[in-house]
Amino acid sequence: MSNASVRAASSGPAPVFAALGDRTRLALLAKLSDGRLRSITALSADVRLTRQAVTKHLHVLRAAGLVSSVRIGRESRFTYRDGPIAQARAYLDTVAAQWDDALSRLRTLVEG
Amino acid sequence: MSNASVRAASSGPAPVFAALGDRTRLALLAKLSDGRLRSITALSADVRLTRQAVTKHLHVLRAAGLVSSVRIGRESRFTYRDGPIAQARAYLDTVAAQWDDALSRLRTLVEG
DNA sequence: TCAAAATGCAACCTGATAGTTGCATATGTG
DNA sequence: CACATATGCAACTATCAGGTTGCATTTTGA
Repeated sequence: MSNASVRAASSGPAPVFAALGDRTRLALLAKLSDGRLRSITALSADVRLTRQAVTKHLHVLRAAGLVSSVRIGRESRFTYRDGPIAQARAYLDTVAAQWDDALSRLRTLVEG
Repeated sequence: MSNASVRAASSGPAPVFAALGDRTRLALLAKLSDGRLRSITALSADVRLTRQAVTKHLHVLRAAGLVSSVRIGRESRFTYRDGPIAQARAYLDTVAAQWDDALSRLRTLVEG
């Protein structure tokens, strides 16, 4: 188990949501979710930010376990990791489920 | 359509995720997702923070459209709103779907 | 070897966040 | 009315986040 995974698991879903709470990072993640590995310059291509800014965002994503990176020659390629997104989805599902239960209880109360 | 909803729709899911990216706010939202209305003091009860700190978090949640509030007498009651959570779930679903597609394409490529 | 490419690292600036304290205001109740 | 309760608002501090610039390091390839 990696360090990032341990931290993510021990501190709950909040850090994952925090990592998702930025336009740029969402865009990076959307690109990477096709499973391909991309270098930092490739990911910085059509973004209006500096390469270093993109690098920082990628490090945030990596700290949250949403991506991982490997060094290949002179470039480091980033790739999508599915785990945290699955966790986040599961969490939102529980919240939505409790809400749905509340709704149906209310409906029963009104109708019955 | 409310102002918060408009802003959330025009700026994408990032602000919603940002609002979710905090332990305290997640806890508040988890409580409220049972559909009941709660006053600020009620929500500040078992939290180790000041009432004002909780108030600020509630305002962040309200700005993201995740909760709404009504003034009843001397207290203002907060309640859960389902819309943004549904949007967030939908967004994560698209990301996960693209990832699944990438996986199955890879599988086909390897097997075929 | 030498130049270009890709990245890493550090300093720095600016604005936002999280939290506090203090006080003012509104409201329910004896 | 007087008092307790609930909230609102403002000021203030400290830390973090996003972004930039500048420079050092590693790697590729002619």
